[in-house]
Amino acid sequence: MPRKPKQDRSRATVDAIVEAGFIALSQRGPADTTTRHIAEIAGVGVGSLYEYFENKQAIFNAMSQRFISDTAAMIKPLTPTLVQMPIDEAIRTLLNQFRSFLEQDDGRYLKCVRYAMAVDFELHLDPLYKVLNNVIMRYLMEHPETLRVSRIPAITYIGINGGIFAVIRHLSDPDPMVSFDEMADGLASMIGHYIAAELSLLGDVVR
Amino acid sequence: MPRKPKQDRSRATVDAIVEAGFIALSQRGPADTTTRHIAEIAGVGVGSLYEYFENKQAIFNAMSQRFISDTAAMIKPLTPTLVQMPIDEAIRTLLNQFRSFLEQDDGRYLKCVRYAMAVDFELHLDPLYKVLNNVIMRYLMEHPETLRVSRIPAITYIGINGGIFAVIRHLSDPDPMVSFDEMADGLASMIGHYIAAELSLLGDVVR
DNA sequence: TAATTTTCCGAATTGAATCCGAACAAGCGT
DNA sequence: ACGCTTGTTCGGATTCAATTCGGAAAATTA
Repeated sequence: MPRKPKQDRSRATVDAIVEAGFIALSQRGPADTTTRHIAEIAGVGVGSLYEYFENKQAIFNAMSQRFISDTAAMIKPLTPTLVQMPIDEAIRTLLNQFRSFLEQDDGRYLKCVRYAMAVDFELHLDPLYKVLNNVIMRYLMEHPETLRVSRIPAITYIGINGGIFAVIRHLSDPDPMVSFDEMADGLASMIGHYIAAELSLLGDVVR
Repeated sequence: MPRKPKQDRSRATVDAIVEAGFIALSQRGPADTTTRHIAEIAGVGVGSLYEYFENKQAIFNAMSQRFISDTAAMIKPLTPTLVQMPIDEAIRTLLNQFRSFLEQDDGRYLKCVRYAMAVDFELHLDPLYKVLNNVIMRYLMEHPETLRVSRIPAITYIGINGGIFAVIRHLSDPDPMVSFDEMADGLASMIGHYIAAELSLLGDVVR
C-alpha cells in the first residue's frame, strides 16, 4: 500500500529514488542492483523506498515510465520541423535524435533500456506511440498526396516498432554488421521508396 | 562449479529442468518462478538444479539458447522453398511460420520471450541471424539481378531485426492497430517495393 | 563383489526484499 | 506559541527464495 507524496519533500524523495534507480542500474547491472544500493545512492533509508513503491519492480516500472515520457517529450517539439522535411530525411533525423537521447549521460538510458525496458512494454510505450502517430498524422496532412498510399497503418506499425527496436538493438550490438548511419539510411530509403513506388503505381492507374 | 552430464540419466535431468523452466515461466510469470517450482515440475530435488547450472539465471540462459536453436532449426529446412518464391511471398511465409512456432504449445515460447527481458536473459540471437543471413544469401544467388540493389546489408539488418521484434510485439499486443496479416503484408510489400524501385532505377541508368 | 565415479537430494545457510513501529517534521486551528 | 493531526523518514527485525553441502543411492568399472 504505497502512499502518494503530498509534500514537496516527499516528491523530491520519490524523484531521488527514481534517479538513483537509473544510476544504480546503469552502474551495476540488474543482478547487482539491490534496494540498499538504490537507497544509498538516493540518500534515503531503505524503508523509504517502500513508502512510495510497492516493491523493487515498481521502481523499475517508474523508471520505464519516466524514460518513455522523457523520450516523447524530446520528440514532440521536433514535430513541426519533421513534417516539413522529405520523408527519408525526417526518418534519418528522428533516428539520430533518438540515438543521441539514448547515449546522453554516458549511455545511462541505453543501459537501462537494455535491461528494464520490456517488463511490460505495451503499457509503457503508449505515450511514445502516441507522439509518433501524431507526427505521422500531421505529416500525412501536410503532404495530402501521400494519403493515397495503401497500407499506411501497417507501414506505420512496422516503421515505429522496427525503428525503435532496430536502434536499441544496434546500439547494444558490440559488433554490428552495418554502421548506424547505414542502418538509418536503409530504413529511410526503404520507406521512401515504398511511398514513391506506391505513388507511381497510383499515377499509372489514373493515367 | 556445475558439472557436465556424463550419463544418460543426468542428460535427461538437464533436459527436464530446461523444459520445466519453460513450463514454470509461462504458467507463473517471471516474478513467481522459483527454483522450487522448477525443480518440482521437473520432478527433481532443488539441489539437482545446481549440479548442472551455476544459478537460476543459467537455467534461463539455457532456455534462451534452446529457444533460439529450435527457431533456427525450424527455419533451416524452409530455405530451399523460400528462395524459389517471390520476395514478398517468402517474407509472408517466414513471418507466418515464425508466428505458429511462437504460438505452439499454448504460446509457451511466446510467453517466455515476452518475459525474456524482464528476467534479463540476453537472447542469444546469433544462430538465428546466421540461418536468416544464409537464407538471404542463397536468395541473392538464386536471383542474381537483385545483387545490384544497393544497401543490401542495411536492409537485411533492418528486415531481420524489425521482423523479429514486430512479430513478437504484435503477438504480445492485446489490442494491435493492424491485423497480423496486414503487418506481414506491409513488411513484405515494403521490401518488395524497395527492391523493385532499386531495380527500375538501375534500369534507367543502364538504358 | 568391491571400488570408484556419477548422480541425486533436502535440511541448513545466507543474504536480499520487505515490513513495521517508533521518531521526526510539517501543516493547521486555536 | 501550543497542542493536535497528518505526512515523512528510518533502520533493525522478519521473511522467503537462492544457493550450499555432505552424505545416500545408482551406475560404471575392474
